[in-house]
Amino acid sequence: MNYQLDEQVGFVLRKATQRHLGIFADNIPDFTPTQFAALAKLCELGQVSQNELGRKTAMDAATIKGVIDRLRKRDLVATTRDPNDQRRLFVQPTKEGRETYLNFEQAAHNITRETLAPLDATEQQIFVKMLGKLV
Amino acid sequence: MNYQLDEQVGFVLRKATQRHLGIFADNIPDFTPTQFAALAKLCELGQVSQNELGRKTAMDAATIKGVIDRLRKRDLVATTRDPNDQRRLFVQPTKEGRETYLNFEQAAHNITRETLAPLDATEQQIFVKMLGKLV
DNA sequence: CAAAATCTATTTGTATACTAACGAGTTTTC
DNA sequence: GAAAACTCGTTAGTATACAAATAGATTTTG
Repeated sequence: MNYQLDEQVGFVLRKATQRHLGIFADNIPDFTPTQFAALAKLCELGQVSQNELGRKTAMDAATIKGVIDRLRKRDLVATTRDPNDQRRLFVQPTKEGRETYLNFEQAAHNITRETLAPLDATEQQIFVKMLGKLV
Repeated sequence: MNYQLDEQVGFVLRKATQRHLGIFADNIPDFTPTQFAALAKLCELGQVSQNELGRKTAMDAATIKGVIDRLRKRDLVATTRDPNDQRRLFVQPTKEGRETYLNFEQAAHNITRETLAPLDATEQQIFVKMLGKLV
């Protein structure tokens, strides 16, 4: 059998994520990765319902709710009811939200670069491609 | 600039982890990955202090404490004071803990296999090797 | 059209994870 | 040998994540 924890994908995946989270926090201390993902996606889309934003950022309904709550508390996003569907809550970035996002866009690129830095250019391409298959 | 969330390593990494967590839950519903990691490492080492176990399983002191608390509540691990160092808390697997671990060892292997299934044998080797570099 | 099914957001509960601060015990250093 | 530095475990606080349950609103179906 010989189960070696340190060789299991899940374990290494978790450690790689931890390292990435550290790099993220160093480059963008103002946001968590999920918060930044939500804001970035929102700036890209302009206006979406809360749940749909969750789907596009890989967060379930309960998670995206908390994230939007925190971003709204900082006036980076605003919410309005969909007049055509009383269930839906539209979310939009505020002017401040858009500005803040743009201020960190370069830093976000650096995070990706730094995370992949241990691999050379060719390896990076292969790795990201393979990782994409595991989703 | 053109920041595409879906192309950032961190985001894909998170989605890959989510998929893996789902596979884990399907195969071993009795444990979370961290709980199983702690139990597995403990069965491998026999006896270690709580904090050292945390280091070997990539959990900080606060996290490993909660994990050990939950495993102890289920009588899968036991703790004793180190007589030579009053600060240290030794942790050992109980008989039941060892048995439970062995019962799931095969399932744990299956989790790794299933997680990597989208890649062929050669790709799997390369991927795990590259992932290891990102830690 | 009415019942069933679906979708929306919310709430509650559990489990990571990290930071920061703490008290108590142990080593190191001068 | 006393002060400084470090280590150990704990606690409190914040932020993901997911499951399950709920309440309303909307769509689909028979």
